[in-house]
Amino acid sequence: MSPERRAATQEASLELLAAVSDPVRWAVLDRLGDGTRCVCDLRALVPVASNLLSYHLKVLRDAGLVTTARRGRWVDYTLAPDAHERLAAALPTAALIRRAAAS
Amino acid sequence: MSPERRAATQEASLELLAAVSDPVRWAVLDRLGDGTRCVCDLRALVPVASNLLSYHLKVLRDAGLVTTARRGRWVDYTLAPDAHERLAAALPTAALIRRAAAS
DNA sequence: GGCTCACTTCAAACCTGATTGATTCAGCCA
DNA sequence: TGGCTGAATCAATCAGGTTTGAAGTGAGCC
Repeated sequence: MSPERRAATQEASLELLAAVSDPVRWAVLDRLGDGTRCVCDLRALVPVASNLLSYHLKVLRDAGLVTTARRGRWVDYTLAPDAHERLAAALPTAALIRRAAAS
Repeated sequence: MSPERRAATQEASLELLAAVSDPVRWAVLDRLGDGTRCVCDLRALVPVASNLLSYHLKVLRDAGLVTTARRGRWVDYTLAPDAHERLAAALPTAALIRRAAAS
């Protein structure tokens, strides 16, 4: 792998991993694994100030790990379909697994 | 899942994820995927001050993601055999995958 | 022994990201 | 329209992990 490509892979991976290595965001993703939730529900499941929750939801949105849909005055958050796949691929040990699978 | 068990899972997971969501440590693990390396080699592959590298290696040691062996005046670092498995299980989306596999 | 090399540990400075409080926006209902 | 609620944004503060420079350890060489 070229140094440039390795660096690009690393940068993208770290962005994803940074998104999930926070207690609030980890909990949100964990809960979204059970299905779509509106912010009001998440607020009950993840007990933090709502503005703080909103901040972390934005980080997850920016990382492409969740999608949103407005429903009246509420906003529903859903886990992105490829969230786990992308996260697993972002692990620094992922290349090792790919090589093992190929052989 | 009980709230207590969920919290315990989260804490252990975050410890692991925090260990890999750092540029230096990500790069080290990535390189160790190619095989065992002494610190001197890692220093060439991951261009940071040696005391800083040593600090990050200690974090990886404490997380149980790497093992060490002294060879004369050198110290060899090796990726732990279960590193990828443990990291993948630490992702907040891992429970989702386990449920999907069970069905 | 004294010396160098490879690596580690320590304490302090630094800096990015999390948190807070206030404000703003968007939709609903009277 | 005005008031209310759910949600997002903004600027400022705070905290914890990263980084730095210096000192320390342990193994080999002369």
